[in-house]
Amino acid sequence: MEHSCVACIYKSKAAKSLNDEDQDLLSCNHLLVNFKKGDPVIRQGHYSSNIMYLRKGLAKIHIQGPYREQIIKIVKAPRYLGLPTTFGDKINQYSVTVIEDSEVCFIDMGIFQKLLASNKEFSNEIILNLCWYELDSFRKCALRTQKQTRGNIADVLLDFAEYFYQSDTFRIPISRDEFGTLIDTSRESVSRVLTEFVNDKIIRMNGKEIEILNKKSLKQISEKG
Amino acid sequence: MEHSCVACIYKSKAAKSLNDEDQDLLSCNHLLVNFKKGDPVIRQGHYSSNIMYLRKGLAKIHIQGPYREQIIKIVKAPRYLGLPTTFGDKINQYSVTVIEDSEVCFIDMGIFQKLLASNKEFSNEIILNLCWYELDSFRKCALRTQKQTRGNIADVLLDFAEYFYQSDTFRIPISRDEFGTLIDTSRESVSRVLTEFVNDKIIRMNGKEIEILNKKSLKQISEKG
DNA sequence: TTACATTTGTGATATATATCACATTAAAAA
DNA sequence: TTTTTAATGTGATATATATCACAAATGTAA
Repeated sequence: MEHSCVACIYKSKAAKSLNDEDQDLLSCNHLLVNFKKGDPVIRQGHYSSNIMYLRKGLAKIHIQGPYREQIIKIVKAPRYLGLPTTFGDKINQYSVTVIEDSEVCFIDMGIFQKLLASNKEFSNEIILNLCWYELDSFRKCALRTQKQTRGNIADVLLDFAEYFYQSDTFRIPISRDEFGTLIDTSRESVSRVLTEFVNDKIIRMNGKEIEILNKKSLKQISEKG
Repeated sequence: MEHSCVACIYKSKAAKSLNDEDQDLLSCNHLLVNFKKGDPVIRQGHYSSNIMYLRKGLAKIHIQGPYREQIIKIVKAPRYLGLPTTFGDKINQYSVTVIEDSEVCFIDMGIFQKLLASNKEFSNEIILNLCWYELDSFRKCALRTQKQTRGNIADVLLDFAEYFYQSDTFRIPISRDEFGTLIDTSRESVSRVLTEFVNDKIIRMNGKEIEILNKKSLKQISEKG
């Protein structure tokens, strides 16, 4: 399914910096694909020669650890996927799986590099993105390991409410088990803390449906523990 | 102290891709500074308008967490420092401190961006570096949290021996306390595990001096725990 | 050298949370 | 629908490791 980049409403900031001619080049060399919740976009260990652009939806970045699969982070559109992998090594070093119905553009790697080489603003924007990603990794790494489970769970809930869904009512797009691997804890502990939050009237919960009732408390828990 | 980049033996792969003219431009716009062990190169919260290039030595990247200062990782020359910070935000988002006498080139940010804009190979090399850094973060994040203390300590020792010093005899450049913040454990636990390794004849130890006696065991511990 | 501060080692104890076990519920398949 | 499979909740127990306390050693300044 070919698609005009010039007219795309989900265009990345990097793509906006391209002139119409280069955007047409991009249009002719990319493929827009619809993914259903649970579909893998990038598979660790597989070969890849594309840059992916998550233009709509939500995805998890996960990696095979020594014992279990671990979710590194959850990311939302708009965002490029697979930059580290495709540049450094054609073999994917991690997996990306969509956790909500999503739309992904597959961009030919050769074209992408051509655009990088011929367009300062584009390449500058991509570098900027990579820098943000690394900073984000640093912070996540430091925060997660210093907080205990309650604090980390509060963090994730706040992330969903304020960043991913921008609403105090939302449906958690991952299972308790995945929730656990995201914050390095067991699914049982996630359950226990969530019911604890319900008892403390901090959230209302019905399965995966969450409503945040007391954001102030949640923020306190996020900061203090 | 100005310095010729053309003749520099510590030149980065990115800098090597520049023609002599651009390398001279770099020569005229950078400052080579000697740092003593313990000296800060980048300070979290401070303003910065330079890209740093660690051309010789060893440094720790650390960040202020909610409770304590945490070492994200230890890096060795040759390596650029401060890319994420200086591009994304002029305020440093993390600290870098030299843990051995080191040499650092301070490169003017404007010049650096000019080189990025005018030189495909240079910018490609920098992008490649950023990609590696992020992959490294992903892996560290997954490995550290899934292993327990013995495994993480084995990992760090192996890192020193095989990557940083390339010798089975070396002097740990950080205190037990720092060692703890690097692998998210307490200084006491580091002490305990290290003496355990001595008792098991896996290492010989005299204060910060380490000799690895049984690398095979160490690798087993690294993998299994 | 002595005096003082910092780092390190090690035992005892407390505690957060992993793990196990099983019941319950929800989702998917037949 | 019924049957099967997967996800979730919750109590009991085990355990790795944090924390506390203090001694010993090492480094640093006077």
